[in-house]
Amino acid sequence: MKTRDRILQASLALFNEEGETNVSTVDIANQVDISPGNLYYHFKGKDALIAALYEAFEEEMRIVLTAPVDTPLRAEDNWLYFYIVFEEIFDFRFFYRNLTDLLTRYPQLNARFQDLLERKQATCTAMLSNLGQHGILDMQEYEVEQTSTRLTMLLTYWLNFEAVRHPNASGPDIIHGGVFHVLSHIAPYFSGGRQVFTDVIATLYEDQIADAAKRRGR
Amino acid sequence: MKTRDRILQASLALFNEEGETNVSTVDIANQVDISPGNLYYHFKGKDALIAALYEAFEEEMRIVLTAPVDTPLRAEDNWLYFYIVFEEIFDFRFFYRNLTDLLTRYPQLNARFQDLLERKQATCTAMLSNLGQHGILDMQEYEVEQTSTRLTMLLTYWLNFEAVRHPNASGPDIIHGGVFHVLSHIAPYFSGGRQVFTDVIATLYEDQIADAAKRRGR
DNA sequence: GTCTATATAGGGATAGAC
DNA sequence: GTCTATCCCTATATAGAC
Repeated sequence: MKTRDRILQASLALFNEEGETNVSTVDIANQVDISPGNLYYHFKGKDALIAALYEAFEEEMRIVLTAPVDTPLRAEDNWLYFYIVFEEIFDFRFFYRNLTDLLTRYPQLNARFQDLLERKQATCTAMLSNLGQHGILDMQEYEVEQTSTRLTMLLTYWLNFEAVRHPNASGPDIIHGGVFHVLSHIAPYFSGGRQVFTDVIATLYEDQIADAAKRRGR
Repeated sequence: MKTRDRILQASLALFNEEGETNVSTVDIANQVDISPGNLYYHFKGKDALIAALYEAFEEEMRIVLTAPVDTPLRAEDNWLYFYIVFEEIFDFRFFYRNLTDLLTRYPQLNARFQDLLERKQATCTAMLSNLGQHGILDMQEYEVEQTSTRLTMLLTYWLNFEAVRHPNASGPDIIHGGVFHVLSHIAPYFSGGRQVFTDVIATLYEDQIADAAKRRGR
């Protein structure tokens, strides 16, 4: 692998693990087993490094978020879709770990991150509206709007919240909990009543059990 | 005012404004118009300063959070109560601004902050249960539990979320939005249907208009 | 209690040889 | 592309005079 890519990979891992502020350029160089000087040959500084990582993150999120706005998902795929979004965020979770500070220290990211939040919310709105049109949910338009805002917040801060409450929880468990709360949040709006919520949750648990088995099998 | 208190006051203001990591001991000393050495006479270091501020915060929160668990509020007071909690958090918002990092840098706070989160959630649970017993809400026990978790998250991260989305919004506006979303979140569970939610919101707006008038009057 | 002066450490960043 | 050596700056923290 090219040095540049090894730097990116190592920084991402370290940032996610320790938090961006707690990782120095020397730490990264050590991890990649190159000299600090060499690191500065590939990236003009920490700013450039962060910027490159953000490019990668934004690109992936853009693709993920656009899909269901253009072509609505099948109803049963909506829940699985939230796993994908959470996993994407998890892979770049250092951006979210200290979001406010990070955005003040790298102000170029500010506008772009705000745009990303809006995309997230637009995607939630599109999904809920679509589920409403198919008679799966019973929501007024203003309820869709308000709920989307809160779902966006859940997507943005759930990992942080769980990191504080359960510092030793595993990534997959936290993500599963996030999806669970997305569903639990919109449960009262299911046209079919509580049974629908229970059924969907049961399916999710089956999926997770299958996933866990697959992981053990590896 | 005693120097020690002026230091505490100035640090809190600076931390809230700029973020704890972006404020040095020299900045604080300048603000209080004393020498850095003098600051270290009153506080052994930044840790001691943070610890003292946390004491003050925890004490106030403890009082606020205990009240409605011991003696249930009148139904109509529940919504105003959330203003109080949000305002308390707002006054010490630097703790929440980069919570994850702050807790890793000051690990003594970890256990205590987790405890605080549990108290918050217990208070939410007590309120929702109480409203259920009075027939105002129609919630199953497991719904109370799940909703409390999300309300706790809303209380914890709403200020951050809004700081990212609307960097120039005023404190009172953000707090008002937070209370609005608390209500909007439990709206589908109102026994009296949507009209109740609309009525409560209308009352909140009246209160806010009165508040704004009061502020202008000062 | 308060000041001035200073020690110490760490992180970001560059110069120049190889 | 990569390394070594080094500089600069900032922040925390201490020593000792007043």
